[in-house]
Amino acid sequence: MKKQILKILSEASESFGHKISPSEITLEKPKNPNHGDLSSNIALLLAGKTNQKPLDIANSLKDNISFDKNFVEKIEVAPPGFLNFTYGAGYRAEVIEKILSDKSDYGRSAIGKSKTVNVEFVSANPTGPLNIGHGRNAVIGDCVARILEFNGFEVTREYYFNNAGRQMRLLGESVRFHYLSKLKKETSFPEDGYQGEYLADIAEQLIEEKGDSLVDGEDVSPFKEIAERVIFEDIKITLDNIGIRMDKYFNEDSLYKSGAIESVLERFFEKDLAYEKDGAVWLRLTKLGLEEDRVMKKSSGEPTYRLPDIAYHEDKLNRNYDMIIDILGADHHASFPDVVAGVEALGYDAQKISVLLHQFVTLTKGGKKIKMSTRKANYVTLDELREEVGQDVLRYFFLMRSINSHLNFEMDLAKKETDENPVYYIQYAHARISSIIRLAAERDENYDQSDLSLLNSVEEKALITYLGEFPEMVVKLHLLFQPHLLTVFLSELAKLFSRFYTEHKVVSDDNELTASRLALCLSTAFVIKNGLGLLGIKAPESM
RNA sequence: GCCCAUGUAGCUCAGUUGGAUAGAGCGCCGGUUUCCUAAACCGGAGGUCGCAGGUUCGAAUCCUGCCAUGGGUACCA
Repeated sequence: MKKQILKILSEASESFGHKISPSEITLEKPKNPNHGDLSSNIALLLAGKTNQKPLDIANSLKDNISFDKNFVEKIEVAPPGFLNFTYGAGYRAEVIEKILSDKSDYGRSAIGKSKTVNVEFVSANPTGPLNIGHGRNAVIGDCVARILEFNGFEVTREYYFNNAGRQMRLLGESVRFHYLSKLKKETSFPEDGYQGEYLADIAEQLIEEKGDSLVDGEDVSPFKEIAERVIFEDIKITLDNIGIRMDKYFNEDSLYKSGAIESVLERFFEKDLAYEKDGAVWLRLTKLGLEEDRVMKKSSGEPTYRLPDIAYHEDKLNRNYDMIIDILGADHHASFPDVVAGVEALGYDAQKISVLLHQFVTLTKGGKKIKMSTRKANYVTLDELREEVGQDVLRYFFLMRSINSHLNFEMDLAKKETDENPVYYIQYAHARISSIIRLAAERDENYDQSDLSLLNSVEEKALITYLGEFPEMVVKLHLLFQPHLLTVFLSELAKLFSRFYTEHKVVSDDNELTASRLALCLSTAFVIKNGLGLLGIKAPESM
């Protein structure tokens, strides 16, 4: 419908000597319902080019275009020169018919057909349980993946981790500390070691498995290995509990084993992009347009994150994805330009890589911030949070704000099991529809005859028009990667349905009207369910 | 110092990438139920869109400068 109007407007603009292409014209839903269903600024654009009054141009355009009255009921001109279109009953009937025939596929697009995407998210090293910051990352990543799948892309969900290096060694040493102190041996807590009770539990488990056989060993590996194993199992369970399954876990270590790291280093030397200084190996980023050179390999011989990150992204690029998406917290914002520059220098198209940065999360209770620190013991884990509010609320709350904004997770609101909680408000609308449909099924009436033009009240028109906007929303989501737009869309949809429900009785003695309203209810349920599905949230049949 | 994000109602936040009278939820005040789930609906009060300039028919939105907050600016990841 929108496309048709744009095309006709564009053609009509030619008579003013300036053809305006459909992509230049804005045709959007006006805020004020008195301004119709769609509003265009084309006359204002033409006025700028032709020196004619926008109102005159608008009037002239209005007289020169025509539409099927059943689809565009009326066209109005409003100062300073807007053209306002109002949908007809035929358009609305089409929306409902489309939803009822597409069902769970309503809104699906084929934009990504036969294209592949890799979405990398979470990627926390196995040094401890996932915290709420990882939670936001995880839920955003999964939601982006779902959005892409709904747009036809084939998606790989990938988790990148590092089980070598300083942090893991510290973790092992911290476990060893607990192990030794539980066995009453003399020991001291390592500097910068990891706190947290889970490490004591791991030490306990190690004693059960191996007794005191590790007391005299110099090697920290056994401690590291068990810690990694136990923590990783725990992480996978945590993710599973919030509806997230990874397709691939990529171990940084494999890049060393395959020689990929060495190969990257060699090529940088060949291109004169690497050099040695102070015993370390530097990447000549200044030659790549960045401000400072950075260390790739420390004087100790250990690489910094840059080298494996570049090798890792090269690996992903070599896997021939059409798109590569990294979901990262704001604290990583300084690191990815190095990686992108490095990969580009190796001859790859870095345009394929998009980095979605999200801001931090604060947890508030009774209006007060709960302070958190990963290394210290006083943090709330993702698991604990989920146990308290449930999977659906957790996911919704992590998604309800723009990824560019700090997220304030309000525990008090999240724990409310009433309609004040936006998640329940939306789910309730769905449950209520299910209930209506059950009632209709119980009555032994024949609801086959439906005349959708009977749905002509203010509430019904608004609801149907909104349902018709869902496919556009889905496409927009995959372009903007802003899941919160969908949470806003769904709560508005639930609101429109509730208004309709309050004003109109669905199941009545009038069989034809009942049939039409049931069709509307069913359509609404499909859109809510499909939308919630993209967020990874259930659409219950009763509450 | 420099880089990124943010600053909109008492609180938490939207604002469709420049449009018409700036919105929602919570909180506050008032109203609605013989009826399919009241876990609902309606109305009201509440605003210098951080500040100051600029761009144009038109700015919360774009540009410049300043202020504030968070993050980054490692031979940590």
